[in-house]
Amino acid sequence: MTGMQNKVEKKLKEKAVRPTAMRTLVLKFLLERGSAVSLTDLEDALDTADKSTLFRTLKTFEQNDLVHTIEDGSGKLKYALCTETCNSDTDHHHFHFTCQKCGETYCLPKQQMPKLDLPLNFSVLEVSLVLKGICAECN
Amino acid sequence: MTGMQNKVEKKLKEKAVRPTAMRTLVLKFLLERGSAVSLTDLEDALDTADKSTLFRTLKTFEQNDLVHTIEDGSGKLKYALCTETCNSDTDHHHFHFTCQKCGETYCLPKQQMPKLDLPLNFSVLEVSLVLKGICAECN
DNA sequence: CATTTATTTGCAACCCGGTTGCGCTTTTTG
DNA sequence: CAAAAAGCGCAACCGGGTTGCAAATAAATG
Repeated sequence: MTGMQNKVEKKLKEKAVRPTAMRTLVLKFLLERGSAVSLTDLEDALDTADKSTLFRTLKTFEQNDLVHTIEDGSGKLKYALCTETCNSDTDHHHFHFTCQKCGETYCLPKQQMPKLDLPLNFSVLEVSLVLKGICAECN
Repeated sequence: MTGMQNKVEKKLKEKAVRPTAMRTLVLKFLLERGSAVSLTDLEDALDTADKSTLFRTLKTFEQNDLVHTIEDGSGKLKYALCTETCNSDTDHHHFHFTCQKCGETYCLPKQQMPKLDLPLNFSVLEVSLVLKGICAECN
């Protein structure tokens, strides 16, 4: 019963997600990891759990705004924790960074969406911005 | 031997792609369509052609800067013609718009990339921006 | 408590977009 | 014209994602 455990279970209850053993495990992994994870990442890390269970766990987290999804061009959908500095759950602006060397994907801190030229009568509801380059670790 | 045919074959030769019947067909379709197409779109439209052939045709086009790829979140990779107003082939800024109603994906005209806050020691080599909303047609 | 009911999990199978090996056909080259 | 190269179609495969179903676990009810 570590502090980590408590933090994890508190976070789950906060979002009205029943804290099963599986979910605690997955959320703990997400917290420790700090970057976005794919379903495959989870499968590899938590090899006791079944793929479908992990899949449904992530879906549950997503529905309850614990995580949001990112398409970073890797071909795998990634999931990242929603934090205070990430505005993905509130408005619909998604800013992410993918390192082309290590493959890690990070949420970028909340920031103003720059204005863009758009054809007439196009209306924007959502913005997804992925920066690709080299992260601090790999630089 | 229409004007269209000539235009298509000229475009192919311009990029040093041998103008086979198949490639002419595909390029013609891309030109007429005006928006980005997926492999499945092509399969449906040109049902005489085999999937693998279409796939390899698109790859060839991509390698020779006739088209560029877009991940618009539809789960299918899309291909769009490189034009003068699209800067995807020259620099590495990709601006696209996906209509959430009709599913069409369009290249947005070349424009200045806005400055963004980035963590220390992160360097950006490529930018991919996808706006999602409703297009003029659907509005 | 004991039992009914709902939720969660694991397994297997499936779907679909993308990709490859290979043999046949067509085109290019010498 | 023959040899070599390029293009094409078919079938099969791969991997990420998804679903149906039955067993296990947890919650609710009498």
